Amino acid sequence: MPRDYTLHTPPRPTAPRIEYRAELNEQQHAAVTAPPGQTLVIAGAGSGKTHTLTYRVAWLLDNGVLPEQILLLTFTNKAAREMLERVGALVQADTSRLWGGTFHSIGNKLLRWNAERLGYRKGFSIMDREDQKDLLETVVANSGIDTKGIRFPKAEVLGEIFSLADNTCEPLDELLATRYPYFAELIDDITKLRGLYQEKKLETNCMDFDDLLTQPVRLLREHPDLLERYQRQFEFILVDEYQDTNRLQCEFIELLTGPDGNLMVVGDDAQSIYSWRGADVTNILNFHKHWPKARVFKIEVNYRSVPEVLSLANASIANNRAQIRKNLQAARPEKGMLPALVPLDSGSAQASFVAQRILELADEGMSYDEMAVLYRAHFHSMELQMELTSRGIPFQITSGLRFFEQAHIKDVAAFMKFALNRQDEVSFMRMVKLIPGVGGASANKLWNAWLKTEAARAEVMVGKFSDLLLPMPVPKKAREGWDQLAYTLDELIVDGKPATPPEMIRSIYEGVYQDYMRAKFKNADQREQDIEQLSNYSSRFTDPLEFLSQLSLLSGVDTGDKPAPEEQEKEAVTLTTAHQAKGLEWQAVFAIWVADGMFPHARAVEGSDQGLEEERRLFYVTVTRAKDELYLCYPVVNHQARDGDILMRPSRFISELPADLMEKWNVRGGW
DNA sequence: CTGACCCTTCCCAAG
DNA sequence: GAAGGGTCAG
Repeated sequence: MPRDYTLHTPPRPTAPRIEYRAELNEQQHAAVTAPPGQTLVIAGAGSGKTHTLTYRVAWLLDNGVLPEQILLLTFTNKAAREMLERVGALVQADTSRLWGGTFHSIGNKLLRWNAERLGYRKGFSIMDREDQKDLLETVVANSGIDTKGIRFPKAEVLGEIFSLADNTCEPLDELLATRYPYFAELIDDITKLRGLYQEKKLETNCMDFDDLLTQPVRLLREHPDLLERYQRQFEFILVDEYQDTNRLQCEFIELLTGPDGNLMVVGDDAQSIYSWRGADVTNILNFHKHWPKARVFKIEVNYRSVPEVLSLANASIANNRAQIRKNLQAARPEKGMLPALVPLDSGSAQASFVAQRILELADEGMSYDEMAVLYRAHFHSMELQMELTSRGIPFQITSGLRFFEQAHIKDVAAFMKFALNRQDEVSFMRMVKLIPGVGGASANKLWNAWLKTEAARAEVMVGKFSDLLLPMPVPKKAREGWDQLAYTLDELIVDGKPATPPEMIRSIYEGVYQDYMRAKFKNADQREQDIEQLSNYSSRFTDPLEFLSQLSLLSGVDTGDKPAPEEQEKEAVTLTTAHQAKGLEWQAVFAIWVADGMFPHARAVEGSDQGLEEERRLFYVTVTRAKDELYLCYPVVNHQARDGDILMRPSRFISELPADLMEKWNVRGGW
C-alpha cells in the first residue's frame, strides 16, 4: 500500500531546510515532490537527472521516510556512493542506513543473508568471468560431450550465452536461434551443460555475476515470507539509468515493489547503450503498460552543454526511429564556437593534435580534470597514451581490465577464497598451480585428495590445513612449495576463525606470493605496490567475505572505484570509452576515431537497424558529455601492420548531419 | 607431466 | 600486442 508520507513527521529541526522551489526547476520539482505510487521520469541528457534523484531521496527523508526503507539502484557503485554522499550533505540524515548500490551489490547483500535458503552454504565465493570460464572448462571436460571436430563453443562463449539467457530471461533455444544461429543445432548439448554448470556452482558453493541477480529473484519467488519482508522494508524504490536495465533486473524490481508499491525510475531512452548485454529499452518504453497508474514526468532543460553542442546532439539522435520524442532545450547561452570536425592524416597525427590542443586549453586556464578523450574501443587509446606520456601530460584511463581481474590480485584472493570456502575448486586450482612443479594434472589429483578429507565437507573447519595437506602425495619437485602453502593456509584461519583481511594478505604475501611474483613478473615492483594498495584497502573491512565481495564488485582499474590511496588527487585528463563515460561531463571533450567502421563499429551495424541505432545513441552519449567544447576527430588513413594503409571515411554519424552544425578544422599536413 | 617456446589468431562495449 | 593453442625437451 502506498502510504501518504506527506502526513508524517517533519524534518529534524537541526537540519537546514531545503529550498526545493529555489534549487530545482519546475519540471524537476514536480518529479521530486511526486506523490507515492509508480513514477517514470524521462530525463534528457544533462538535465539534472542525478540532481533530481538526489533531491527526491532527500525529500522522502524530509517527509519522515526512514533511511532503511529506501532502496536506490544505480548503474555503478560510484554513482550510488556519490548520490548518497550528496543526500547526506543535504539532510544530515544517517545515509549509511540507506540501501544504495548496483543491482549486483544489492543482490549480493540479500544473498549473504539468505543463500542457505537456496541450498548454498554460508560464505559462497563470487566468480568473475575468468573463474567462470575455468569452471566451465572443467564442466565441459567432465560432461562426456565430444567437442572435438565440430565447431563447439568454447567455455568463454558458453559463459556469454548463459549470461545472456539469464539476463534476458529468454529460453535457451530461442536465444540460440536469434543470436547464435550457428550453434542452434547444439541445443541439447548446450542445455545439458547449462544444467551441469548450475550443479557445479552449487557443489563448489560459487556464484557467478549473473547468480547475484538470478538467485535473489529465485529467493523472492520461492520464499513468500522473504518476499513479504523485503517488500515491506523497501517502501520506496528508486532506479537510475532505467533505460539500461534488462528483463531480469526488471523482474527483481517488480518483485520487490509488489503490485502497488512505490517505485520511481529515471532514465533517457536516447541513452540506452547496453542492449548487447541484455538491456531492454522496452522496459522504459512500455513502463506505463506494466504500471497503468504510473505518472510520467519529463525533464527537458539541458544545463550542461552550450547550444552549439546540443544542436548537434539533437540533430544526430533525430535520425533514430525508436524513441520517445523529447524537446531538449539549452539553458546556457551560445558560446560562439561550433563543434570542431578535425580530419587528420593518421592515427599518430590524431594523437598529436589532441595532445597539442590539450596543452593549449591548459594554457588558457582549463583544468586537466575538465578534459576528456572518448572512444569506442579501448585499443583506440593506445597511440594517445604514448603521446600524452611522452609530452608529460597527466591522464587517468579506465582500462578494460578491472582491478580485481589482474592476475596478481586474483592470485592473492584465491588463497583467501579457498580458506573461507573449502569447496571452491576454482580458487584451489589457481592457488596450487602457483607452486613450481604443479600443473593441471597434479592439481586435479590434489583436488580429489582434498575432497576425500573431512574438512572439505564439514560445515566448520576442523583441525589445521597443514595436518590434512602435508600427507598428500605431491611431485617431488613441488614438495617444498606445497608444504609452504599448507603452513600459510594455517595462518589464515586461526582456531576456526578467519584472520582479518590485512593479516591474511600479509601471510599470503610473505608466505608464498612475494617469491613467486618476483620470479614470474617483469614489473614485480608495480605489482607489489598493487598488493600493498590492496592491503591498505582491506584494512577497512573486518569480515574477509565482505572484503572479497566488494573487491569482485569493483569496476575499472583506474576508475574512482579503485581502492585508491588518497594522494592520487592530481589533476589529469580522462581517457575512457564512451560506455564508461555515461553520466559524466567535462568542459572539453575529444572524440577520437570517429570514422566509419570504428564508430559506429563495423560489427555492430552488420545486422539490423537496431544495431545502428544503438551506435547512434552511443554517439549521442559521447557528444552530450561536452559542456563547452567538442572535437570530433578521425584519421583519414589508418596504418595497420597487417593490412597496410586503409583509407577512412568520417563516421556516418557525422556525414548524415547538416554541415553547418560544425566547423571543419584544417590542420592536416602540419601534424 | 611440466613449462618453455613459438605460432596463430583476434581483438566492441561491462557489473 | 597479448593470449590461446600446439609442440617438444627435460
